[in-house]
Amino acid sequence: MAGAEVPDIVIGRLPIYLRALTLLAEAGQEFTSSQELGQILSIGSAQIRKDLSHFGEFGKQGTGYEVSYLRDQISRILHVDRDWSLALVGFGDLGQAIAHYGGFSSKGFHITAVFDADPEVVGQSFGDGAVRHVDTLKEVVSDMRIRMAIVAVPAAAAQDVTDMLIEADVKAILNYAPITLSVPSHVHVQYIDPVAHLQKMTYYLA
Amino acid sequence: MAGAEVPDIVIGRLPIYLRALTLLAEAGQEFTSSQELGQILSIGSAQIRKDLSHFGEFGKQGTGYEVSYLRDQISRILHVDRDWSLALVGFGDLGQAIAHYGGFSSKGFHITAVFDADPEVVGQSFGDGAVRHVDTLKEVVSDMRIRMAIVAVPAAAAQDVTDMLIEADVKAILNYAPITLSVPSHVHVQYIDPVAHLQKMTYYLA
DNA sequence: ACGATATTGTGAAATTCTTCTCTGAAGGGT
DNA sequence: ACCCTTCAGAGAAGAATTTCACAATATCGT
Repeated sequence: MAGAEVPDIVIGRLPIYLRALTLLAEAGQEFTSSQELGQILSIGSAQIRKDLSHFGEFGKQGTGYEVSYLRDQISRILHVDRDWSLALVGFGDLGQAIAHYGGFSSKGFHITAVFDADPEVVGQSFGDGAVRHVDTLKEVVSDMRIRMAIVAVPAAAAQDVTDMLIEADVKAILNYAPITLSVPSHVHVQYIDPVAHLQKMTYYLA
Repeated sequence: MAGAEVPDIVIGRLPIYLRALTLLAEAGQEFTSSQELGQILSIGSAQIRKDLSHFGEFGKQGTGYEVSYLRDQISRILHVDRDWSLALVGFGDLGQAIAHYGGFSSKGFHITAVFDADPEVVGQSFGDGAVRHVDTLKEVVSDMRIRMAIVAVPAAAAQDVTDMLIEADVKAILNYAPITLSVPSHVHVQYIDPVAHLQKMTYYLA
């Protein structure tokens, strides 16, 4: 069944599967089934099988899936079997929290360049290097061939920053600013907006 | 068309519409159209009209929507025309960043109780009050009648914390831990997992 | 060796979600 | 007044996604 274009919504579930498989592997479990995975993730087992079938056959009838094999295969499919460099734009409270967060580098995502517009902030150290002025963004990101970025600037500045990133040939943006970014179709954007999540839930709290 | 159950996916878009309308209102614009909103949000205009039609009729043919009226209506639908109290569990790096973040309270979400398991952390002040021990969670959250919570503890502790929250009658959880929570169907959970977003995007960076 | 049980991969069916298209209404210009 | 343009709402059509159901196959115990 491999070959045709895989729906975006399926790609979105692969990291979740990966998470569960990593958990099982750490617990020392050797085999699992679509049913067990479904239970862990509160998802139907048929959906998991269907999703995986887009990429090939990874299981064995009667036995299920070998945990570490399936984990490695999904890692490969997602291209997370290698490390990625990230640019971080915005070193305010949020940006600092992101830079400080250990969860990225443990999964192979390394923040290798940080930018800010505030002269007070430029020059501060953030681990490896120092915060650079946002005016140098295009040159630095291009030269370092960074293809992913995190936007953590105020909403009013987010589109400008995004335009710079695109000029620097960045292809994927994780945006923390509460605004929909306008990007060409070859650039991918993901949004993180905790307030939107909360507002969605209050609907159900009648 | 109001009456039938509104799809969850539609509810999920309302906060986005609200964001755009607030922006337009702040810019002083009085009227807008589904077409303009669609352009701002990179969404089809038909989808916006269809979504809104689940709740009633808010626009005028030929004229479009009155920005502040539609904003108020969506606020009302989402129940964000009032304030909400939140409990925050976990006061590590992430929890502190969340507690410190101004974006919640400016939208009416107030963190009114904070819990942690670490004796070093318990007792620290976080603005209004002090961090409490997680053992007091059930009692405090029940007494304060808090119905929403943010989970910002390590993955290994997240399910336990969640169970306590549910016992305390919390109905909505915003979970930052990279694990799928098991909850009864009357409890709503939203997930924030930046790594999963990045992993999804690397798929496209072949 | 064989029956009982578990579990995948998949075509088909069912459901959900999005987009199209058209009707009717509102407003502006002449 | 009348025409022209704009635009919401909604039914119908189309597309996408999820779920069902089953044949095929692997393992285990006897």
